[in-house]
Amino acid sequence: MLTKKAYYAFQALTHLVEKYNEGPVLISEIAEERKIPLKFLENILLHLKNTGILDSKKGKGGGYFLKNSPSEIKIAKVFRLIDGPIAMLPCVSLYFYQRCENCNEKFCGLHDILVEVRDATLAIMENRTLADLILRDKNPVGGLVSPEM
Amino acid sequence: MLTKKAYYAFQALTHLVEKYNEGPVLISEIAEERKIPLKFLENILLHLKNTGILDSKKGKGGGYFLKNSPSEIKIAKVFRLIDGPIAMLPCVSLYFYQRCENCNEKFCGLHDILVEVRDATLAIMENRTLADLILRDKNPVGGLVSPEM
DNA sequence: AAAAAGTCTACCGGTTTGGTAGGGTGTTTA
DNA sequence: TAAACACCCTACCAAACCGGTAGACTTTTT
Repeated sequence: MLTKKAYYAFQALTHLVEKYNEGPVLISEIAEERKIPLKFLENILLHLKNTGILDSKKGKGGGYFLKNSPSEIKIAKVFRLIDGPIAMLPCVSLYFYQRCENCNEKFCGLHDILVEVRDATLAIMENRTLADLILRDKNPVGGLVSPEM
Repeated sequence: MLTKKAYYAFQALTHLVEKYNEGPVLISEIAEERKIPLKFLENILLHLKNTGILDSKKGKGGGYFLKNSPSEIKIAKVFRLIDGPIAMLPCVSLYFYQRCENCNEKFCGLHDILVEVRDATLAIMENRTLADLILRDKNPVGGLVSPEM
């Protein structure tokens, strides 16, 4: 499960994507609109800044904003920055790999299954970006093609 | 990430699958061979018994054993019994669903992505069973078909 | 200089995790 | 029938993590 920290991070990023190119956004605005505890959000945004996702401006007219285009930041990256490994065991992780002491990966059935899970998860998370977080109508009244038919 | 409890559970189950139809297996045997703290393992096996995966026999010649055939127990089930939800957010979970307060699922991009992740994960975990945990040779010297070619 | 707004350090209570201790209970066998 | 065997049950515990708070500090703008 995602931690609340990661959940809040994604909410805040969603907000910043919606306001992309509208200049810096106040922490307090995000906190209020997304119902995130202010001081907790401060930590999160600062962390996202220190890891290169966000940038900020102090003083009047300041706030936080995305450093790069939303479509350049993969969901997987954000996830790893906040919550760490995506894989379900260290011996299956690409970015946080650690050998497991008690089992031989070559003959561990669990290892196999969790590698599959990891790959299936990454196939999605590495191909979605912050741009995919924002509102799109999921049930358009008319279809895309031949809406009258 | 899996908790240690779940990891140990899968190790113990793997052991019991290997000894399936050889009668009850001692907790102490599993603990020793799989290097799992004995008293911790007791808890885990008892839990797996109480939830219907395992059965046990007391007294001399006793021990734990699988209640049903290994191929009848899905990996997803064991996972849920020990670690709970497979989904990454409560609002995306099938077995542990909870509405999220701050966002409208219909217009939440994160929700969409995590539903995809859930489905991809379940496609694997619901189609693998305890039988898939045991040793198979992953790199046979000869192929399955026309090994000489 | 004052106000605005992010930055930094520190702390803290509650829950979960990963165990440990020790006696209780049911079964088998000598 | 009693000893040995092996699981069962309750309770406890330390460390880590999670979610959040407090408050002073720095930088920027007006």
